[in-house]
Amino acid sequence: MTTPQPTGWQAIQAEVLRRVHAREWPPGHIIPGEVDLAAEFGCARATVNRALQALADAGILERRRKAGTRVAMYPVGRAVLDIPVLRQDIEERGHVYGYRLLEQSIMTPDPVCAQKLGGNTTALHVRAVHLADDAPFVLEDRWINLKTVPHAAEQSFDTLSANEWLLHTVPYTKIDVSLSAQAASEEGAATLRLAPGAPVFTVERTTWDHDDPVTYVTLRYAPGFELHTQIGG
Amino acid sequence: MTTPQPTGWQAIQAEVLRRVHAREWPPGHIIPGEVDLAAEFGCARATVNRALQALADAGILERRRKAGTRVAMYPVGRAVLDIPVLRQDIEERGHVYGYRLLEQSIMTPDPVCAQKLGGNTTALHVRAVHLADDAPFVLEDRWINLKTVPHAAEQSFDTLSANEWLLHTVPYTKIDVSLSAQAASEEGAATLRLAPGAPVFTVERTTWDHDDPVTYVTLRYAPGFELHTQIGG
DNA sequence: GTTGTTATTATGTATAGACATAATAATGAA
DNA sequence: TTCATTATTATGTCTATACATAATAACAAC
Repeated sequence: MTTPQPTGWQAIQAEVLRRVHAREWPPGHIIPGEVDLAAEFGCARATVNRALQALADAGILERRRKAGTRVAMYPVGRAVLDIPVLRQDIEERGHVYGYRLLEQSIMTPDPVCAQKLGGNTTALHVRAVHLADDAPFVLEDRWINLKTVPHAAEQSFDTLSANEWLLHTVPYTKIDVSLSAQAASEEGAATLRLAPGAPVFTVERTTWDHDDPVTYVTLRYAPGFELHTQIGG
Repeated sequence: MTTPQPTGWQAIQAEVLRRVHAREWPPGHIIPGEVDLAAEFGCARATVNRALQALADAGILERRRKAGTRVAMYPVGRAVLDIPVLRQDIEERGHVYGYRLLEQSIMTPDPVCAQKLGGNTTALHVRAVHLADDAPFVLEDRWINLKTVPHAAEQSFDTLSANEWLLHTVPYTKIDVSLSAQAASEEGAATLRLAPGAPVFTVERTTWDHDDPVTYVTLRYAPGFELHTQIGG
């Protein structure tokens, strides 16, 4: 046996998953109730509940009170996309992490950023490169809301990245993430060492602490970058 | 009260989350054991367990037997990326869905695809466009492994997209997803109505049924496309 | 000091039983 | 027929208790 057989609620989860995958319970099918399954598997209802709950969290099943549990119509998937700290990300890829601050200044953000930061405010603008084995990996362009994080103004980000400083200093409750493909600007192209107009994988994040915008950051990845993830498995 | 106060285990989750966000329990901090928390909150240990478990699933907490529960060093985030069926995606954006088959033929895949499909095999090659309000939205380039899905050869994908047919017909257990920014090829540019070399948001997926490769698909999105998601909130 | 063995302990999981809740189905009144 | 009311029912959740398990800590032997 290469992988140990799961036991307990995970065994139930595996069996239910098998029936779904084997189309014994096709998409849209209403599966037996918890009591029936508990009887079949010879366990308590709570154990079945745990298993089905987990599958519902994963988007495989849809559960509604009274209506019962059904196999999701489009059991497509819910990819869990881990967004690690850049340093960690680079080191996990087996490279030496490097960091270089390009610019740090207090200024009035342009209208687009101002809107992301929630109206008129002064902001700290930080631009930096994250290096993998001395090659530019990510270009970070960040605005920090000084109304929400006033003490960021006294901080210098020449050795410690704003990324990590914020993470360990400023509370947040919500992050909006947006992924896109964009054409490299003149300036960005130079920093990332590629041709202007070249495709750049871009991640934009807006971070909030409840209703207060904390920071708005654009990460531009070096060419060849791919974000991998998995559904199921 | 705009949002109803959570009760039960969700209330506990909320309170723990508050302490984490408020830095009462900073990253790396070991929080009290389940028995202590249960005593503090006046509930059963199982209820605390449910709450902490959920937070551990979300990547906020790290739990290890005997060692206890600690706040994650990098409470970064785990974005849940829903990958819907294209039709559904387009309709949810408020557009009229359209579909046009470009090509369907049985052929030997090129080396790259052959590798993704697990060695030498014949494959069904399907190319199609998915339209939003008659404008090209996604270019689908798909290879279906005929060794795993032989009856795909008799299927015609001129009205029903391979996407939906596969989803409702062929079982799968695992999907590898890769997101990247790529330059538009001559041909792809023409179909998506953009300049060659323009940045194209690209999603590559390989689908498996256990160890059998089912299909390998490349989705090229029209310019301006953004994939949104949220952490926390 | 190092290694191997044995508590100790916090989480992991299972149990039966109970009540809550939401949504459907059945029933009755207008 | 149509609408409002009231069962009914499957899931949601909590409780208390018990045992399993993994990892640390304490201790013993070498």
